[in-house]
Amino acid sequence: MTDERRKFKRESAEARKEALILATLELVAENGVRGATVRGIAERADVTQGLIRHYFSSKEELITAAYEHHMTFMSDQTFAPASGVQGSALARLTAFVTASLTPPVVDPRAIALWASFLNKVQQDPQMKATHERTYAYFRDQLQALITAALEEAGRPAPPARLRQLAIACNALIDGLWLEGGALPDAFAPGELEEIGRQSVAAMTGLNLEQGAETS
Amino acid sequence: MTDERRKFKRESAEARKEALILATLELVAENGVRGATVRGIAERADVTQGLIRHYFSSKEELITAAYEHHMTFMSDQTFAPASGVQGSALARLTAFVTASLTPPVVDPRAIALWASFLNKVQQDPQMKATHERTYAYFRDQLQALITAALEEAGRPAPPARLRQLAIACNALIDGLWLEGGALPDAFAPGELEEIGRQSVAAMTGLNLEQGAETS
DNA sequence: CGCGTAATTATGCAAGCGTATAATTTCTCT
DNA sequence: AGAGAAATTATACGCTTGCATAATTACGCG
Repeated sequence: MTDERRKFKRESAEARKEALILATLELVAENGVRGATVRGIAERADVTQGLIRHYFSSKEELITAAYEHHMTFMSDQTFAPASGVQGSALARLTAFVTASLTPPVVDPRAIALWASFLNKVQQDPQMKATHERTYAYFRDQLQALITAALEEAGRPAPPARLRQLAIACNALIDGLWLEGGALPDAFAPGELEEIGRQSVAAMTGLNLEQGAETS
Repeated sequence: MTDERRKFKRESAEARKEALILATLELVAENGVRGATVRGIAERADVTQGLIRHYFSSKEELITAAYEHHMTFMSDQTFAPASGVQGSALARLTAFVTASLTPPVVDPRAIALWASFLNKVQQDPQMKATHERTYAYFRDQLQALITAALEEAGRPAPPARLRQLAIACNALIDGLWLEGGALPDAFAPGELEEIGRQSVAAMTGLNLEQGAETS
């Protein structure tokens, strides 16, 4: 009954990679990119560190894969609800704002990941490209929704004005997202979304109402 | 002409501490807290690493001091312009919004520092206290300015409404601050402040105009 | 059922980390 | 000018890190 060699079970490459990526995201959120050590990740994923090198040629590659995974998840969670709405452009805009300010998009862990990755995103070209693509997509979608909703209301606006509105609404959503994630207990349930809808309404002159969902 | 012992000049404790803190902030902004190594900081401050231990009992203490220094700087830069305005509450609110969206408050390095420190801020009680104090002060000042400006305009609002307005305006400023710092070339000079003033105006119903400064 | 292959573990290495402490230099004071 | 004290440098230690490679185990396939 002394120290025996560790038992293990074989898993598919996809399952192992995903487990390693999820463990990586946990540790990056907790301790930053440099604090997420290969040994720590292996322990969290319940394997030994050597296995990481078997699936990822370096820690750098694992970090990049984890970032990509996270950004895809965030993007999906943000856009899925609005794309399910069949009604007016206004309803789609409302759903978009609401989804951006509701869990799991609003989440302390998402904020921590955003902050932890920022340095690396600005230095690594591949991560920078992923970031800018996701960000531009978000803002373009928002601007398109605002444009459509204004036209729908019979109040079209010139491109310069639409650009400013999109920047402002984007900033508002980002700021509320940040506050909600950083201080989860500072807001009552639904308060964040309500403030978001009211503020976007005030800035655009549109009337965003809740619960305009259609399946 | 071989390796001689390094020449040096004595400096005052305050000067050395400040130099070490500034070097620390540089490296933290570039590489994160864990990436800011004692050796790297010493090199950046043009001293040897042993000197750091002479002024700070640990790296932890140096990091904390650097964070405190940075937060004080940011707070000063944000509040100084508005406190110099003698005119109406509306003018002070305008100056406050403008200062929050102008360099050196809006700065890529400030964003990087904010992100780099976030993890440690959430774990270290002392840094957490510093952060929450600064943040609460910012939001309280903003809410007070909005309240005063609304009363001044003969349009007082109930506390719940004032709270929502402060949260929304705070989020907008945070978001614009983030975008301006993360994408410095995406905005024309003065554009960020203009969007900020217009959006706060739309949300509050007040008319924020530029250039209402009084010395 | 046993054999081969690939998944997984185990071990080791060189570099960098924060910290501790001894050796030396600079400056002030008389 | 010279001595004492403090600032600064130099060196070393133990630990952790990412990465490499050898040793073993699990499992599909004949």
